[in-house]
Amino acid sequence: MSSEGSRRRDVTVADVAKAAQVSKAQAARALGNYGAVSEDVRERVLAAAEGLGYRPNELARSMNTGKSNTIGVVVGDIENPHFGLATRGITDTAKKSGYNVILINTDEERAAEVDAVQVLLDKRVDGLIVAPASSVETAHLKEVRDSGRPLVLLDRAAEGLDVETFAVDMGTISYESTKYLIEAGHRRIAFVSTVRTEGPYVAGMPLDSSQISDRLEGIRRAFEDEGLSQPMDLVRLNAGDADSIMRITRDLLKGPDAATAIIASDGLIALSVVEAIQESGLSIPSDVSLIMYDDFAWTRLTTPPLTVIAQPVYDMGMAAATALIRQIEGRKSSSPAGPPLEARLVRRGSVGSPKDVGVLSQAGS
Amino acid sequence: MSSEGSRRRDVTVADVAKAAQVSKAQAARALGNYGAVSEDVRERVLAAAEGLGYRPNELARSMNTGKSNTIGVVVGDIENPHFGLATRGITDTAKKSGYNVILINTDEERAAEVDAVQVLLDKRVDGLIVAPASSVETAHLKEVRDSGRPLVLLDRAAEGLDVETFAVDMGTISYESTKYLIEAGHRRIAFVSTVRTEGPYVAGMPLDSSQISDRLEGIRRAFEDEGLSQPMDLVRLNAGDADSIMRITRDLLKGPDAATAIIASDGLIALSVVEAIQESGLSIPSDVSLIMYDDFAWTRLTTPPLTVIAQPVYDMGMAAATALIRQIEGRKSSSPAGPPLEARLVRRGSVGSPKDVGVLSQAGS
DNA sequence: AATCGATGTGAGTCCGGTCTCAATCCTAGG
DNA sequence: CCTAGGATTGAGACCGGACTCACATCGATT
Repeated sequence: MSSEGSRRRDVTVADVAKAAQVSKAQAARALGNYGAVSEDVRERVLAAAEGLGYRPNELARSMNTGKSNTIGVVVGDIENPHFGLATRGITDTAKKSGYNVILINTDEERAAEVDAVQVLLDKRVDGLIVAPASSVETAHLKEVRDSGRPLVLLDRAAEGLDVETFAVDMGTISYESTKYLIEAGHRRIAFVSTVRTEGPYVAGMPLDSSQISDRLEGIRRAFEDEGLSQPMDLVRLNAGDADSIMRITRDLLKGPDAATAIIASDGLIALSVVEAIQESGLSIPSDVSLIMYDDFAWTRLTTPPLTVIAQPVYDMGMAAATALIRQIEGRKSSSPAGPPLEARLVRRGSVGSPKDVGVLSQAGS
Repeated sequence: MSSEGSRRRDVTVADVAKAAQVSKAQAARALGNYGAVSEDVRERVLAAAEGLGYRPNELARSMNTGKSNTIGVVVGDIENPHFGLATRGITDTAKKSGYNVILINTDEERAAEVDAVQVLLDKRVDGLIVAPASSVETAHLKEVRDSGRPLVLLDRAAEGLDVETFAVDMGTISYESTKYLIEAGHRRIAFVSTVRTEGPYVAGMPLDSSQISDRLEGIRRAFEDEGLSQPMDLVRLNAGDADSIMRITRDLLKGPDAATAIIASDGLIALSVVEAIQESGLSIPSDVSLIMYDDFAWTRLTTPPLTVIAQPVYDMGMAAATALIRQIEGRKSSSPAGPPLEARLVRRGSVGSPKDVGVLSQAGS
C-alpha cells in the first residue's frame, strides 16, 4: 500500500552509499557520525538514508565495537513485586545511560540460573546483574567474574565471591524487628521462608541464601541479648506454594506451644500466612502478631494494616545498575558510596502483645 | 589463580581450529554441528574447544543467520503486577522454545514506546510483543508490521492494525459487572482510570486505550439495557499517581449525589481508592461498593475481600508468546485457536446494596 | 611558489561466525 | 586395476557495520 514494498533484506550502509554516490566508508562515517565528513556528503548520505529508510544493524555494530549496550538481568521471579520493582529500578537506570535489558527468570532454580548466565555471556551482554538463587554454589558466577565481564549482585551475596553486592543489611533489621517483638512480650516467634534445605532447620546450618542466614542470625542475637534463646522449632523453611505455607501456618498456630508472632520472609509468604490466620478464625494482632518483609502497598489495606520491613527495593535496583554501568564504562573506583540502602521497620498494626503476656508478667513480678 | 588467565579477547572458532589442527571451516562445522565432519575431527575439535573454554559468539552467529533468538517485549510498567505476571507468561513460553526476552518499559509514554520499538528493531529481535500505550497513534507499530517483523499485541488492540491481539473482551465483562452493580441497586456508579485525555470525559469521545473505551461502552450498554443512563459525571479519567487517585475518590464520595459504587480500572488504582475510602471513615460495602480489574492475591485479604474482575493474565502472555513464536517460525495459519482468554467476575465481599436503596425502592413502589 | 597541517575520501581489513564451492579421499562396483 | 559418487576438507566469500591507512585537497604560511 504505502510505497516501496520493503520485503526481505534491509537497507545497509552500502545501499545508502550507492544511493548517495559516495564510498561505503564515507556513508558509514556520516551515519555513525564519527571521523571527518564534508557537509555536502553528510547531507546527501543522510537524505539517502532517510529516503531508503535505513536503520543501523545493532548486531553488526556490536560485533566490532565489542559493546552491545545491553545488560543481562537474572532474577528469581519477576512475578514477585519485589523483583518487579527492583527490575524497574534497573531498567530505568539502564535506559538513562543508553542500555537495554535482557531479563531472564530462573524460578530460583540453580540450573536455570547457570544456563541464564551462560546465555547472556554468549550474547555478549556488557554486564550482568544477578540475584543469585544460591549464595553457596556460585561457580558459574565465578566464571563470569573470571571472564572479565562486569558483574554485580542484587539482593543476596555470594560466598567467597568478591563482587559488588546491593542488598540491605538483613542481620541488623532482623535483630531490630525481633527485639521489637520480644519487647512486646513475644517469646514464641516463628520465621517462615521459602529457602530449600535438606532436612529441618538446625541452628547455624548452612543455607542457600545469605539473606536468610543473616535474618536467622539476627533473630538469634536478639533472643540472646535478652538472655533467651530462639525457639528453633518455629523456624520453618521450605515453604513452597500457597498451600504449603498455609499448612505450615496452621501448624505453627496450633497446640499449647503455638507461635504468638510470625515473621514472613516475603510478601508472597505473608499473603498465605494471613489467609491461613483468617481462615483459622484467629485475628491479628490479638491472637497472632505478624511482620513481613517488603512494604507493598496492599499491606496498608488489610485489617489491621501490616507491620513490615521496608526495603529500598527500587533503589537497590538503581544502585546495582549504576554500579554495573560504572564498571562497564571504566573507572573502577571512584564513588563506591551511593545511599546506604537501609531497611526500616514500619510499625503499623499487626504487632501487639501476646494474649497471656499480662498474666505472665504479673506472675513474674 | 585458577589456570589460564583468560584476560581479553575470547576464544574463537579460529583458535579452536588451530588448536585442533583443522581448518576453521571444519572446526565451525563440528562446533555448530552441521555439515559433514569425521568422527576423528569432531572429537579433536570438541576437545580443543573444551580445553580452551570456547563459547560461541551469539552476536556473530545471529548476524549471518539473521536470527537472534530474542523477542522484544514492550510494556507500560513491569512494576505493575499485571504486567509482571504477563511477562512471566511470556518469558516462560519463550524460554521453552529457546528464545530470550529483551524487556523495555515505557511508563505508558508513547515517545518511549516509539523509541523502544525502534531499538528492538535495530537489535534485530525476531519478533515483538507490545502492549501499546495508545490504541490510536500506531504509526510505529504499522512500521514494524511493514518491516515484515512478526508482531503481536498484548492487552490492547491497535486501531486499523491487523495484528494478532491477545486481550480479553472488555466490553462483555464490563457489561456484566455493571449489570451486577445495577442489580444490587446502584445507579451512581463511578469509573476511575489512568487513561489520559485532553479534557473531561464526554460520551463516546475517542480514547487512547481500546480497553477503556470498551469498558465504558460496556457500562453504557448495561445502563441502557435497564432503561437508565450512565452517570457521565462519575467517569474519571487521568487518574495519575496515588495522590490524584485519592483526591478523585474523595471527590466522588462527597455531596448528595455521591457515587455508591466505584469500578477501579486496575489494581494500582484500587489500592488508592480503598485507602481514600478508609481514610474517609466510610466502609466497604455498606457505604461504597467496589469492583477492581485484575485479581491479585491481596484482594482476598482486605476487609472485606474485594470483588474483582479476574483476567487470565499469565495465559495472555503465554498465548501472545506462543503466537509470536509460531509466526517467527513459519506457518502463518494453523491453530489460531488457543484457550479463549475470558475475564470473569469474582464476587467476594466488596459489593453490597447502596444505603438508601431500600428507601428508594419503597418510595418507588 | 613551495611547504605544511588539517580535513576529506576511498579501498580494504576486521569482528566471529555461517556457508558455498571446488578439491581431495575413500570405497565399492565393474 | 580403474572409476564413479559420496564423505571430508580447506579456502574464501559474506553478514553489516567500524576503523586503519594511504592518498588527495586546500587554504594558510613564509
